[in-house]
Amino acid sequence: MEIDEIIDTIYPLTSTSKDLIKKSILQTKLPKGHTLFKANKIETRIYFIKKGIARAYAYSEDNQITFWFGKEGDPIVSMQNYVNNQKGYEDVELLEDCELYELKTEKLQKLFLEDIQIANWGRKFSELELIKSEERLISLQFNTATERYLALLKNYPSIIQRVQLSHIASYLGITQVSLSRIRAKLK
Amino acid sequence: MEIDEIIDTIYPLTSTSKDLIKKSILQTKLPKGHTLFKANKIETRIYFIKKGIARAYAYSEDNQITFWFGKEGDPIVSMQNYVNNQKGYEDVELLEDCELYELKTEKLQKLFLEDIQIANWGRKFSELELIKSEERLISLQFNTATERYLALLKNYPSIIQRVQLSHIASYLGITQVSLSRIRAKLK
DNA sequence: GAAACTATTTAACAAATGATAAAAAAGAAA
DNA sequence: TTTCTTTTTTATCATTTGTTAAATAGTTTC
Repeated sequence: MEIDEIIDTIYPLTSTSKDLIKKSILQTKLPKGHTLFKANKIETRIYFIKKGIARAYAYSEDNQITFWFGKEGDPIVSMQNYVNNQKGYEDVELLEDCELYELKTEKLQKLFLEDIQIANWGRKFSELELIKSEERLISLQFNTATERYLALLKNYPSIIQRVQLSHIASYLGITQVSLSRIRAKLK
Repeated sequence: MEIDEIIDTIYPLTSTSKDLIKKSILQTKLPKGHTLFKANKIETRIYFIKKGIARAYAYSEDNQITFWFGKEGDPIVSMQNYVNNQKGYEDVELLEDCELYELKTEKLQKLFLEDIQIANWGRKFSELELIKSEERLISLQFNTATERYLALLKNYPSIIQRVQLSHIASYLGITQVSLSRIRAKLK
């Protein structure tokens, strides 16, 4: 997905303001398996996915638990870093070869203070992420594992081809064995 | 909690900008049991809690599931209404007699477009809510019901005096019977 | 204080999920 | 293809949680 579409989908900007953002954006290609963010590190960048797919995970005891997937058009942000300039608790790993748009947080923060349109773009960005987060929260709290699995398939059918089931299981809040049982029952 | 402190804790404003917000704010007192927001309705206001406590809940089949508590200093916002001008899925009910600061969403939206400081205040507001939402999500996905219960007690000890256990149970994602068992084991 | 109502706990059984190990299937590499 | 490695499924048993119903505790009302 092209950067113009990504920016405008969040909040449409005049070309002057959009150019101010775009001037700060670089493009990079990174291979499958690359770790984009490390837990307990200050991250100074955010990304948007042009092509590819990624996951964020953290450790609980010894095992990784995936709590976020990102695909074309999605932002990759460590929120603790972005909002509070604090170390995050998550690793972000690329699950395919990726093309990314890269943006220094510091530059964006500066633009927020200089350009009211960009400030409102940043506001909308967080509002939309907040809606997504609340939806996930409700789905975890209200629905059974089977319902969450079916909803994921419905919202994002191709995830099953692109991401291995162990990651999907932990994203759903269950073990891989349990997901396997759910899938067997649905047949 | 006073409105100046609530506003400044989110993002400190010059008095000029703060006054612009405060000019749009009314104070109301509403009794325990009052329903502030109704599901499937367009809500045109947001609130901040000066005094009291509230919960947001939605229905799953026939039973209410509480997914949010707010206390002194917290905002009361139906996010679907606030962000997308769409009907929300939640009722918000006051659990004590409350004193609230009331603000028309429309007026705030206007200020966002006119005052860059307020736009950044609104940005920060959503960022902070997003951090809270992500923390809850992680706690639901990573921790056991017992751990979530203990964490809630630690973060907010007095909740146990102010809110009945059936609401706390559904907030934790379990039944009241299950919470009762957890409490019995902890003794 | 007694009665009525609401909230919380306890009990018994069913269903779902976790943990561990082993088998089967799928994919990658030689 | 054949071998090796990784991923997914299946099986078994323990633990947790859900469901329903009844008992207890706590509040409110008269």
